[in-house]
Amino acid sequence: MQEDRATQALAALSQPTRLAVFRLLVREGPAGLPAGEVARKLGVQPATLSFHLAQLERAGLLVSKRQSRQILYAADFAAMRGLVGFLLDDCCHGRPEICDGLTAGAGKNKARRAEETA
Amino acid sequence: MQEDRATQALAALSQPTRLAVFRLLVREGPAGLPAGEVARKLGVQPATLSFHLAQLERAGLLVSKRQSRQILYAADFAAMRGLVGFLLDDCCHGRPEICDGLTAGAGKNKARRAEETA
DNA sequence: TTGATATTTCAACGATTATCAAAATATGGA
DNA sequence: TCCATATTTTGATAATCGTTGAAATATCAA
Repeated sequence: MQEDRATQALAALSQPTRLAVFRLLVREGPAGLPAGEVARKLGVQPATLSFHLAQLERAGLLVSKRQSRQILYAADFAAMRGLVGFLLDDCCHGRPEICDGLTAGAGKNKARRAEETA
Repeated sequence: MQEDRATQALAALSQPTRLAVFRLLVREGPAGLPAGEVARKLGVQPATLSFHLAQLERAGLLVSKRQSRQILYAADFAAMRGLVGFLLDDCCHGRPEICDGLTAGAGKNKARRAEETA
């Protein structure tokens, strides 16, 4: 991940609707959701959502795949990994105790959710 | 971390100069740097940098402390932790194998970079 | 083909943003 | 006090952004 790629990704995420879209698709997993369902779930007009989906895809955070009449959008987890890594690169000049736990919150509800569905 | 706080933080990071400032201060660690030195290191005019530092601080990503004539700015690592956690919250509905590696080894990115280019 | 569904593109508007020069504020030292 | 240093604030300008309705494109089914 290079600086301008990271800036693009962050700019894409720095808007409430797009942030909600991305987090929804992160939660949804690699299968993704059709654009229309994202619009319905978030209460956004199709034209507006299309604009935001395009921005997120252009920023490399989403991938899309047409399936019949619908277009499925899914989060690009590799890109997410790259972005987080870029932000924390060379964190604290090799003093890991300062950064430890920086990412401990990721998927913090995994355990609870696993219990619920068990 | 709530949605509008996260949006603010991402908006603050979504600008090349501010992203460079933040990453510089992440590398620098909790001691931080005086505004003037940040400006010199990044080749940004003091007035412009002051504007960006204020935005980053208002977004909760930096903390500042006056020390004699200088004002020291440092990354707020707790905020960073919160932001990353928010982005990855409920990642993949409890299927951790999808998100695995998303956050592993912050600050030890030489290995990850090797993976990326592989 | 015709019609219905799903999504995108277009055009236009108001709002926000980054940048710089110049002036203002705050601190420390002579 | 007066002066130099460090940083911020102000005012102005040009560029970008988010939203919407309307029109366009793509797909499927009858």
